[in-house]
Amino acid sequence: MSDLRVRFAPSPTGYLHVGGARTALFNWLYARHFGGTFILRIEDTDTERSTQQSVDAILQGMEWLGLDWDEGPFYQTDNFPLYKQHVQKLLDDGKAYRCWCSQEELEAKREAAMAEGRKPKYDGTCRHRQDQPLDQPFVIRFKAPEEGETEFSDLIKGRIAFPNAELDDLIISRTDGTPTYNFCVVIDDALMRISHVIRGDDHVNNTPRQIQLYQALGYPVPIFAHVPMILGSDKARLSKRHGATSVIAYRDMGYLPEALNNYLVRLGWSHGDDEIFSRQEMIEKFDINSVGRAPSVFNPEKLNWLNAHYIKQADPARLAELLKPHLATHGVSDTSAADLAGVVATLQERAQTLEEMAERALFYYQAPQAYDEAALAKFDKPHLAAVFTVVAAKLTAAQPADAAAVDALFKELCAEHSWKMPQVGQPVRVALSGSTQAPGIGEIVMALGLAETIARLERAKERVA
RNA sequence: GUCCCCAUCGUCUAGCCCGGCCCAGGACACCGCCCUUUCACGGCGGCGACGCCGGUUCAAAUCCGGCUGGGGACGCCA
Repeated sequence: MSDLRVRFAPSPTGYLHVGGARTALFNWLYARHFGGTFILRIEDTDTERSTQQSVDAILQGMEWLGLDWDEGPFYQTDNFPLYKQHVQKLLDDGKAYRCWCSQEELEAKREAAMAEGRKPKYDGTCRHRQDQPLDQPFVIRFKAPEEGETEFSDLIKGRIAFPNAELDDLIISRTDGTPTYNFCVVIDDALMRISHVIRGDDHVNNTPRQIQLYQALGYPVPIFAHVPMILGSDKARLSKRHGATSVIAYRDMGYLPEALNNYLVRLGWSHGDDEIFSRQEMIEKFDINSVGRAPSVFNPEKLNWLNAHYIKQADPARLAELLKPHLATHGVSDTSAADLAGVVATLQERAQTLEEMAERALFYYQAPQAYDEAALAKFDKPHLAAVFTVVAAKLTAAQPADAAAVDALFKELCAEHSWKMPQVGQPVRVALSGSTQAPGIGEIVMALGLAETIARLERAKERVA
């Protein structure tokens, strides 16, 4: 195993969304590609908003996508003593100071600065304060360098530099003594010996502050790679109003994990003109240098296409298991009437999601209550009755063993009665499924079984009589 | 407002680093045709982009500058 160590560090304040999932995937792929270590760390220092429920949801999402971690999950709340030691160290070294400015004061100063067109940064009031009223509430700020610039070479974006004058003295410890995000990440990444920090674009601005912290603490600075954001169709940051953003929601809508992974890996990353990647191919081909610098728009249509592709490829037995909950929501909990894997096989080329497949599979388990009257109206009643009678008789006599045999029977019977295929195909299809949109008749007959097929033909015959 | 980042078909993208092979390739979506017992699958074809303006060069999607547009950050959130 190499020294390469990466991490995915979500905050448990909600579900695992597709943006986070992609970040996790890129980290995972990078680690697997180089034989490194993938670490999962829960950033729960915001004790107000963090919930166990969110932790569970995130873990569930990761597991569903198959993003297994080598170490963790670690919780930052378990490291509070560690952070305190480091805060103290900075205080002792004169690299941090206590600040008694109230939130209201700061808020007012920010607004004033914005109004005047200045950057709303902390003005350093307490930086040189002499009295230390320790009985009054205070926060601890990092004493950031005021001149020069902080730069780094981003694996995706190249060189990025910030004038230090743009950065202010950030709070590293709150009034209640808990450490803040920017401080914790640095301590954790340093102590966990994270070599590459692959994270969302929205952290670019935090990077120079974190670099200054690494330097102040005497820790080596990791290599950064900032992945551009995922946007919604209106080019605004992807959010709920663009549709589902939760990974688990996609599972529940009937998407396969391999489809979501494949979609996500191609969002912002490419390998020539390749579109389909197996898990193994992703690992082999993934390369951080090929990640684009521009943000990308989430396109559900393409996800549908990939999902349809993987549904076609999937093992019917596996799909059958995954389909059950979807059938259940449509009132079908007993699937013993027709072989479910067989049913699935007839629908694999016709469904983009498992939910859609379930809807299309319903007729196998619920004999049609109504028929497509418009389709039936194209034929006169004697013809329909004749077709149903002849087909039922033929099926009974021949006992076909597979779909091809059934189809052969139909050709035979057309010849015998000088009917055109559509004249018998459509009525039978409607009799069996209720609709004209259905799998091939041979496939339906085999999945339904001869007895049920004939029963449905009889029922249809009574209806048209 | 300030700072940071970004800019090829509607969307995801190849090409850009190492200018000419690009009057720009692939994929999704859309349209048409074919296949066909329906619906699909599949096959074939079509529509469709280098944001704008300058510069460098024999030659620019590719290099440089400006503009415009978009995104992000500016929290005792992460």
